Amino acid sequence: MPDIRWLSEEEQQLWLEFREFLWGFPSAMDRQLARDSGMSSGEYAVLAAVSQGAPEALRSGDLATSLQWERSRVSHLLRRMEAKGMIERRAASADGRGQEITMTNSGWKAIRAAAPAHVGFVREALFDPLSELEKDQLRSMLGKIRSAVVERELW
Amino acid sequence: MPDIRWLSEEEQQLWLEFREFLWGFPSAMDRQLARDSGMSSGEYAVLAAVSQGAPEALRSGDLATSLQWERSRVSHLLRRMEAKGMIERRAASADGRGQEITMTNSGWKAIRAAAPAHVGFVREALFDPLSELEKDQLRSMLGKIRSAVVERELW
DNA sequence: ACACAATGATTGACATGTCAACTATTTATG
DNA sequence: CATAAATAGTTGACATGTCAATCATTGTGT
Repeated sequence: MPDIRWLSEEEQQLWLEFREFLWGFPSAMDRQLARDSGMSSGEYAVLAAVSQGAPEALRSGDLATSLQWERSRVSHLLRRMEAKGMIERRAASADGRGQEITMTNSGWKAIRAAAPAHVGFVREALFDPLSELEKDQLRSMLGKIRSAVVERELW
Repeated sequence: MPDIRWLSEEEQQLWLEFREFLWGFPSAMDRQLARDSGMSSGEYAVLAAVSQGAPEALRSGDLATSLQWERSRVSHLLRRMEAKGMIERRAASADGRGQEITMTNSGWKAIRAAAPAHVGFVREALFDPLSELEKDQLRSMLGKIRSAVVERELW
């Protein structure tokens, strides 16, 4: 292997920290939601998206797009959430292939009960520790990294 | 709910970007490894850790510590990797409870074959897009966020 | 020594995600 | 219109992770 630019000690260090962070943060978020509200971060994301959406019922595919998830992931999760009574699905009126998602009363209760603690976690974990400047820097860096990955057609 | 500090529009925006990033980047990394080398990021992490370790065989628990993974996660993955012939496990000589992990020839071949493309991905996705200053900033921010989560005993 | 806690690791049940194949509808095209 | 292609979504097989329970070995205190 000729011209591989291997990582320096320092780069290796940052990379490992970064990788641990990518694993550790979502894991912490899941634990917070499970502990305080008995739901997964996926369920929270779906409930939040559906509850904030337009008055018209959300389509399953739109959910996949807005969350940037695979269709089958959405499909599996919605099935489980429907079984738990958090949401309901029905054939879309406009397009016979589509599914419209609506929240049940139980779903509304669940998201309202979970939101305060979860927002608290987000605020204390992400926003409070960073200055305004740092938040801008973070946003910018995430954008740059994301673009680089997109260019490689892996995002 | 009295004094909840909800997120502003802008904060909400950053939070959603952040959350998508936390999901999207590892997913991209997995796709790179699967596509170029037919292995998962977990397998790569294990092979890299074992191959870089001291000459003495690595203990399963040490692997869990250094990767910051749960023991059972390590155990499950090592079982699958042993079945694939990437690594071997044997009872530790010093401590009858421990397991020592060694790489097979096949494991060595796999990591050597996978490393160039994976390092390339890391470099192009993370290091090349960021300036030296930004890398320092990133390291610092990740540390701050991590500390905040650790304080909440969720990390 | 002996009882009992602590440690190292595994296991099983289950939640979640991916990928590829499939069904059903809608759209496009000659 | 007839057929083909595109779109929406589901499904099943399988990889991966969590949690709680379990097992075996090692350490500790008296």
